[in-house]
Amino acid sequence: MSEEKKSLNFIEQIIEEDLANNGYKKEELKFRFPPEPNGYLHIGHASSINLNFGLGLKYNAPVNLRFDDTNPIKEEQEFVDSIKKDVEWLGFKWAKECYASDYFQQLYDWAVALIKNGDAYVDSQTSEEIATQKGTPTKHGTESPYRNRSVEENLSLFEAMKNGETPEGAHVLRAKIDMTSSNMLMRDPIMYRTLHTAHHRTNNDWKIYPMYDWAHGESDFVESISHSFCTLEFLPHRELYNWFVNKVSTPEDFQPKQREFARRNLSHTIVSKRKLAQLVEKGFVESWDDPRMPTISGLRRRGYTPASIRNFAESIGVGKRENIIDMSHLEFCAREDLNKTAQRVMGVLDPVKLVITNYDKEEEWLEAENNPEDETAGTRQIPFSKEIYIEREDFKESANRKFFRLTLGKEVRLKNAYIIKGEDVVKDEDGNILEIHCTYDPLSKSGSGTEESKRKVKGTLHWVSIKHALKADVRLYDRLFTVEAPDADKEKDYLEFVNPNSLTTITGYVEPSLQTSKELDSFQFQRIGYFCVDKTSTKDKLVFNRTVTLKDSWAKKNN
RNA sequence: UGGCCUAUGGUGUAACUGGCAACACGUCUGUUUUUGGUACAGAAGAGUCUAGGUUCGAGCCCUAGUGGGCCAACCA
Repeated sequence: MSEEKKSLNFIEQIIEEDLANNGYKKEELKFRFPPEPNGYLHIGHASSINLNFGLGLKYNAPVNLRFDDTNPIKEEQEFVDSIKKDVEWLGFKWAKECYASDYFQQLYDWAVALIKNGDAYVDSQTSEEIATQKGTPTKHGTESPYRNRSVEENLSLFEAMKNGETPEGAHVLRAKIDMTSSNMLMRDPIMYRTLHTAHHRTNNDWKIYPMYDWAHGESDFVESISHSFCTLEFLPHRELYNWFVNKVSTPEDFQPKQREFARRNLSHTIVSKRKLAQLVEKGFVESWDDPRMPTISGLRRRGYTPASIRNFAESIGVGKRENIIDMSHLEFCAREDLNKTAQRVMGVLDPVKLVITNYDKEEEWLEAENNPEDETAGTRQIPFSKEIYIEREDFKESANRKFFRLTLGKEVRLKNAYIIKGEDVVKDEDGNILEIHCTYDPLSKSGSGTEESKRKVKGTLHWVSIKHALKADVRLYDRLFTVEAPDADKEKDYLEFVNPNSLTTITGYVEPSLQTSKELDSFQFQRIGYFCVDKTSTKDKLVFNRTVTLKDSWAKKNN
């Protein structure tokens, strides 16, 4: 085995550099994945999860799962639960389950210290006044008239805020930094606001809640996180992050370090919690775990496997530039994994009846391979009889030799069964095909080893015995949006690009072995695609979701 | 009227300063095949946003320009 030299991404390079030249010890490495519990995780988060937990695996370092729960208005326990489920399902283990709310008291104590040092003050203006004074990116801000209140006054006001003695919106605690900074976040950012709202974990203990910037870096500091990775839009926050950490630590303390990477965008969909929530609320999809959603739960229900999502995240890497990853790459990852693991079965989605006129037996059971890619997968028995369904598009009365399927007068193989020959076709008065009549070669049985069975025929069709077949609801999914970047249009709202045909439900016929299939089982319907058993599926009413079609170079060439 | 980030085939990432810019997806050929799948073999496709500069030598460094992105929530 030659040692494959894999190049490092820029995040790994930062860590290697810290290890080699900045005095970091390997044992000091520690990461975290910090979701806000205000929605479901999506494919973009999968990248971040893979990055942080992947780093943990690579450096054998702990990774905390930390909920950034500083805004009680938006956050709920339901989301905490779904996030934990999704991270676990993806196959990762966190070292500690943490909450920013665990540090509310510590944060409060530090805030009091900042006030005492003259680094923070209570502002009693309206949010509009504060916003106006903040200036714009191109214009300096101006100082608040409350900026130089005495320490005593600040302390008593802050105490009153904490005790809920002041109304919401009356006061905020601000850091005293620099209203002329070119970085707007440094223009006396708000550290606390008054909110008389119950929190999903601290209930009514607190009447004031810390803002993101004040809570995040300090949480990293408390947990001794070495590297705090976030997306690029937080880059300007870095200066504030460092300012706050410096205020509560000494130079000897181990300081967490924030670095930023570009969030990943997927073509033909959106990765924004707010917009995904709208799709649910406005009924464009049924739920957060609708198989069309790019949420982890949606992808799971669609049939994506943890490995396929991890491979996807790993293969697209991390970078710092704007990007739109093509959906075909995600689909490739699904096929790649499912090809090795999904059991092959036969199902007919658009049936046409085929009668084998010279077949006299009542029925017979044939052996079928479960997965040619996996020798340990074994075989199963499938029923065959005189009347079967085949795919409507697999028959043409006559066609050129490019058509490898059934035509009149030509032979074709029925997968795992016999070679048949098209003889006749029965139509209604409108010319629609009602039945196809064929004859079969009794000596051509698959696997029998006879000369006849080894005969070369131009095509192989999948089929299902009519009297044994199970009816099933099959949901065919297409891209959720008709354009590559639905939220990139400055004129049009992304909702205008929702694909009206993203879901088609049909009734298909599948082989009886599927009777015992369970939720989340994945199958390859041979020659069609990968399908996953939906959570609504029952023994009496099977429901399958199409994960992705098989690659089809013939169909592609023909359209 | 500012600050910061960014710019490599269609897409996403690589490239120790110096052999004709690599890998994956996608596209196209062909071989095998009881899945027009898989596997295998191969091809096309960028000369690294532009202009200068440093250097014997630059995709990598510097400067300017241009394009894209981010920053004015008591959101994260």
